[in-house]
Amino acid sequence: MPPKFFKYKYGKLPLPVFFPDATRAVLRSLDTTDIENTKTQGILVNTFHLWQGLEKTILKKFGGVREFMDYEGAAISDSGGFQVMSVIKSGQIKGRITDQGAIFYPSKNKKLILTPEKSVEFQMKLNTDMVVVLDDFTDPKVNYKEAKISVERTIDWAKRSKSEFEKICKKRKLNKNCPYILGVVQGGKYQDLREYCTRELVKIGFDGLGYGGWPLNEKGDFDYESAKTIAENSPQNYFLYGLGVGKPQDVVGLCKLGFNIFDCVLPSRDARHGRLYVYNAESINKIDVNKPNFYKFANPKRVAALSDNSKVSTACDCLLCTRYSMAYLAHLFKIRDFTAGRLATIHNLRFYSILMERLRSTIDKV
RNA sequence: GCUGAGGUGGCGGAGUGGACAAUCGCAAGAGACUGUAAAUCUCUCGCCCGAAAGGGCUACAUAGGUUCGAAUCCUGUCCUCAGCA
Repeated sequence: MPPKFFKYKYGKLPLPVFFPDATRAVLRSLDTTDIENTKTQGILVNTFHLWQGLEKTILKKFGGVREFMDYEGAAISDSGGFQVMSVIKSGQIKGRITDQGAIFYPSKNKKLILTPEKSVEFQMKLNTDMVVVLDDFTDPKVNYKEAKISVERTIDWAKRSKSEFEKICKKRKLNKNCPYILGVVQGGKYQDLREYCTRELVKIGFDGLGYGGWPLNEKGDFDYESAKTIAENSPQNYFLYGLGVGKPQDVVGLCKLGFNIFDCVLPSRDARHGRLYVYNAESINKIDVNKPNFYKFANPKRVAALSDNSKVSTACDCLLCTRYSMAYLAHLFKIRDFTAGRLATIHNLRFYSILMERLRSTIDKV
């Protein structure tokens, strides 16, 4: 009954899937060939970052981000809902939220209004396989009353998104070729709000629901309670998407609750920051993701790494691990060559694609 | 040999009588990173005690001196660099 595949433009993918973030139509430090070689199944691109520059020019010529990137994997577009938090609520860019939508002031003379309708419309232009509705991020610090406001707004925006989505699908006569549409559940730590939000979104009707908001509690531990609430109140045939999730153990944890789509910046960002994910196993087929400490970190920025002539991991078949030594990577980091970020990112992405391979074959479902 | 400039923490380089254990950068170490405005950010970085506030000790080539007080002023010594012989 739960979905078995994620259908995309060029085929279908077995679940669960992990999509690293190519926010601006590039997975930082990699080109499309590199992405393919990591056996990554798909990518996530972002509406907020792309819609200003690409809408009128490139997308018209190419017909979609994937065509623009010459990428034939799966692709999900995010709505820009997370930027409502990461950019406005954190004060990095001036902006405000109204019932109409999110208003951004990136510079003095520039004003951007991102409405649920615009977000859907642009995502349809991006021509991705899954469209995510614009949501109003519930700030984790917020009280019940404020959380409720963001939930109501999220539901309202979801309705508007859905009807815009249907309108465009109809207009373009997409029929069965409509992309998936994902609702996003807000409500912070308030379980009754999470449940309410989930149920209301299900009434509207989506192909799946995303675990929205910030998935960590005050202590920094993963909030599985909210994830359970969402999973328990969703129809069986729904995709369950851990938005921005996460650390390998968090992906495993959510997977056990039935979540089957993930995306996260961690593998790529951590790679550039000199943190490599390494399985505690001699070879790929000995990896056991059910063990508590199934992986560790390796740090090519430490001085000791410069004299480490061994491979980063024997449980990995990426370009870095099959060809180069830790010492060489450490050297590339030391001289700040971009190749360091590239090799490290390739490695971490392969770590995640292996993680998904292992999850598909070995997970103990709860 | 003469003349000039200078010797500061792992390195580069500020400071030129008190607010100096000494700005800043690099190197080094630790931490963070979860729907990416992050190849970024934070902290530590003479030694010892302390959770911290703070305290103690040793330091600005070296040996003396002047001064209430010196990395800063004076003298000797050693060394480095530049120019001239």
